[in-house]
Amino acid sequence: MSPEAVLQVATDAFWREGPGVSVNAICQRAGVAKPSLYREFGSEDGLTLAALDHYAGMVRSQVEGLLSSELSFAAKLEALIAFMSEDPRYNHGCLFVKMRAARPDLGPKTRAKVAEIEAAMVETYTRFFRSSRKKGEWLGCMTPRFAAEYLHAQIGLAASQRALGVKPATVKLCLQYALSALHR
Amino acid sequence: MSPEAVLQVATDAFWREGPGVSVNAICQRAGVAKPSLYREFGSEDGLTLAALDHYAGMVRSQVEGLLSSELSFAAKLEALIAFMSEDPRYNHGCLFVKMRAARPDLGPKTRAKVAEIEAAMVETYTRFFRSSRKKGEWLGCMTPRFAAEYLHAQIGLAASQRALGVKPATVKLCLQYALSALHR
DNA sequence: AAGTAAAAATACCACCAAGTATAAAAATGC
DNA sequence: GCATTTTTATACTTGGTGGTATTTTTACTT
Repeated sequence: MSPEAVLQVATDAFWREGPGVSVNAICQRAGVAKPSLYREFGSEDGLTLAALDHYAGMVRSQVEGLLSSELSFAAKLEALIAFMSEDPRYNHGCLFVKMRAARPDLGPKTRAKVAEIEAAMVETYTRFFRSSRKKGEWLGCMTPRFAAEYLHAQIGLAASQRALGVKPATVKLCLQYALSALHR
Repeated sequence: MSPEAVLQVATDAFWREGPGVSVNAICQRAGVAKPSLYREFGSEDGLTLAALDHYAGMVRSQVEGLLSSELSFAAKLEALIAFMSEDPRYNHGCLFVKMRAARPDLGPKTRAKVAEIEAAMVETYTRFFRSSRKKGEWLGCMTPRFAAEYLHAQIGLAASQRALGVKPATVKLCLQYALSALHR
C-alpha cells in the first residue's frame, strides 16, 4: 500500500475515533507492516503529525477558498455555518478539535503542530474580519481579533457537538444564534 | 486511607487530567493498595462512575442552589457566567465535559451515567427557562428546551476553553456574547 | 538467469495496563 | 494471651502498547 494511502487510513481513523487509535490498529487497517510504517513516519508522533497536517491542509484550503471568494460577509458566515453543521464529512467531528482536547497525550511534534494550526486559523479569521470591516460589510463592534477567537471557538463547539451525535439541525441553530452576536 | 478520601483523590485526578489516569496512578497518589480499591469500587468502570457521581453531586447542588435562588433571570445568568469563567475550581475545566469527550473509552456504567447527567442538566435548565418565562423575566423567543440545550452547550464550551488555558476574561466575554442570544 | 539490494513480514523486546492470588499483618472474639 | 477472621501489601498473570532485530521474499541490475 502506498504511503499516501496509509496516511489517508490513519487520518480517517484519527478523525473518526480520536488520536487514541493504536499504531497496531492503523497498520492492520491499512494492510501494511509495522516496520514499513515506522520507516515512513519514524514514530507514533510522526504519524499523528502527518495525519494532522494532511487534515489541516484539506480544511484550510476549503476555508480559505471560501473566505477569499466573492460572497458577502453574511453569505460567507452562512456557508461556514452550513458546512460545519451539515456537511457529512464532519459527521464525526473535527480531527483538530479532537487532537487539541487530547493535547496532554500527544507527542511533542504533534502538540506543536496543534498550536501552529490554532494560531493560523485565528489569524485567517482575523484577516477575514478586518477586510470585511474595511469593505463596510461588517458593522460589529468587536475587535477583529476577538471576533476571530469567538468564531473559532463556536466552530469548535459545533464540531464537538457533531462528534457527540447532536442533530445537524440543532447544531446549525446553535451556531446561528451564537454567531448572531457578531452582527452587533 | 478512607474510601471517601480515595474517591476525592480519584475525582481530583480525573478532573485535572481526564479519565485517562490509570488505576495504578490513583492507588499510588491515594496511598492505598490496589486490592483495597478494587474491593471498594469493583472495577475501573466503578471507580470512574463513583468519581463522576461525586463530581456531579457537587456541581448539581451548586447550580440548583443558584437557579432556585431569589435572584432575577439576568442575575442568575450572570452568576452562571461568572463562576464558569472565573471560579478557580474550574481552572482545569469540567470533569463531566472531559468524560463526555472521552465517551468511547469509558466503561458501560460510566457511559450511562454521562448520559443521565446530561439529561438531568438539560432538564434543570429547561425548568429554569420555563419558570423565568412564566414570571415574565425572560422574553426570549426560543423554546425553553432549545434555550436549555444552547445554554448547556455554551457552558460546556467555556469549560473546554478553561481546560485549554484560555484566559478567564476571554472565556467570560465569549460566554456573555453567546448568551446574549438568549435575550431575544 | 544469477547475484545483489531493497522491502516486507514475522517474531520479538521492554514496558505498562487492569485485575487477582497469595502471603503478611492487624484487629477481633473468647 | 491465643486463635480466628478480616484487612492490607506484595507479587503475579494476562494482554496490549510503542518500537525493533531478523529472516524471508521481492525486485532489479548486469
